[in-house]
Amino acid sequence: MSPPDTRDQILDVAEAMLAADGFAGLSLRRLTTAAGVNLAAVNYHFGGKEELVKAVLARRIAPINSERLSRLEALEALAAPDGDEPAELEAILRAFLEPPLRATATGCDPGTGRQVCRMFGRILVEQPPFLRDFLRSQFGSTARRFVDALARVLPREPVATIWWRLHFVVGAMAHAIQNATAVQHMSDGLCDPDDADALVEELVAFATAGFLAPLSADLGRGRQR
Amino acid sequence: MSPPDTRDQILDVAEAMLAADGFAGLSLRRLTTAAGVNLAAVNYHFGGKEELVKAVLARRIAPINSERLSRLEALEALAAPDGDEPAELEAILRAFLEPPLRATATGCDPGTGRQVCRMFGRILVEQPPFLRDFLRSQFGSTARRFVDALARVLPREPVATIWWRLHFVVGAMAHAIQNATAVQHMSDGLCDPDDADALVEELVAFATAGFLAPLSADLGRGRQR
DNA sequence: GTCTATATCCTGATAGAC
DNA sequence: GTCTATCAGGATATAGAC
Repeated sequence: MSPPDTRDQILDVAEAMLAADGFAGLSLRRLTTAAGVNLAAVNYHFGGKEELVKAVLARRIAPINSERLSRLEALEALAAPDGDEPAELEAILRAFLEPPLRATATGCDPGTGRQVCRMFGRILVEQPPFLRDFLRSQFGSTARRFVDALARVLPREPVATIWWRLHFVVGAMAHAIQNATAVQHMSDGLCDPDDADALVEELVAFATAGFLAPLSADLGRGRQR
Repeated sequence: MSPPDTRDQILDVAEAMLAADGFAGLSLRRLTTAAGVNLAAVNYHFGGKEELVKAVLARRIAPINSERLSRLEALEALAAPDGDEPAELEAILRAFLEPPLRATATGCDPGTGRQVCRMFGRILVEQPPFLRDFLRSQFGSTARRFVDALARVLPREPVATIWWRLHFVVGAMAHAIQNATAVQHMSDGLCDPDDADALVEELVAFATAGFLAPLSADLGRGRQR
């Protein structure tokens, strides 16, 4: 409605700087200078650096998680009791991965979407201590919801294995976003870090197959797949 | 040979602090105080904070990579031309993952090994800009060597896919090490972050299956596996 | 080689005028 | 709400005595 006020201006620039430099590299001086606002404005509007970062994150996490959950609910409403398990597994993982990888739910343009991606990559891997409880409160219930759905499709897997594997997927996603240029460099340009479609497909395929791995207890006794 | 001199003392304490707080959280003041050495000693022995960190990393990376490569060479010497592909794939991934996850090659006790793990988790996910070239020079040739081996076992996969998947595996490994307590918490204690054996097995199984995923080009045209 | 003392800079936060 | 000016503290790095 209103033109970008000081508060939104701070949030936007903070998001860009978090994406580029992470929390440790975010300086309120650089931030306020780049945003064209006064240094004291951050403390006035947010109360401090940590609260500012929480506000930046909360603005993006909420729509991503609600899109994840609405996709998951749509899947579960359609799923036949004897449906194709690998296909449903893939759909669940896609519901989990696509919203953050595309940041489509945030309603921002593609450029901003990539920036939101990189910000989450930084934050997820840095995990500053003061954000631990915040991140758990923001992601915990969604993660639990997806673990339940995955456990339903993979009834033979121990729940601990489901948790580990979802954790692996999150790590793969965060690392792929965060260090995309490293892949590009090491692969001599074969991997294009700006091709979000390719990354989504590669990651969904990898994650789906990973979740279908034989039970660890069966390792060494031959594979059944 | 000689008792731990100032230089080694600094390296040991720096390693512990990097594992706990990452590069941004490493203060030379805290470091030298805890190590019982003078603040100026860091600059005298290493030339600065960044060079100190490189020395800490290089001390551990070299043995890990040489163990990775010697395991890989042993595998390739034994591999039959028509060997069991999934089994060999798993062995290659195990050669890649076990040395850093156990830090066995460093010849240190288990406690130190876990610390080395956590340090690499931090550094791999933080990737401070000044370390980019250093990390590439340390890990690049080993990664290329493993990509070659993986491409031989998976001749139908595009090389770009191999690179993406190895990248996913590194991300999963780093995130699992770094945020192990988060898994433990969210899974209500089902996942034990201190059980290195369990983590290795979970990760190797997941990675092996992920690498065996159908070609992304075949997705949507039904699965062949 | 090791130490003290300090230089130089940057950080987040705040007091108080407007 | 927004500004200036400043505080108090931490950072790395270094000069120079021993």
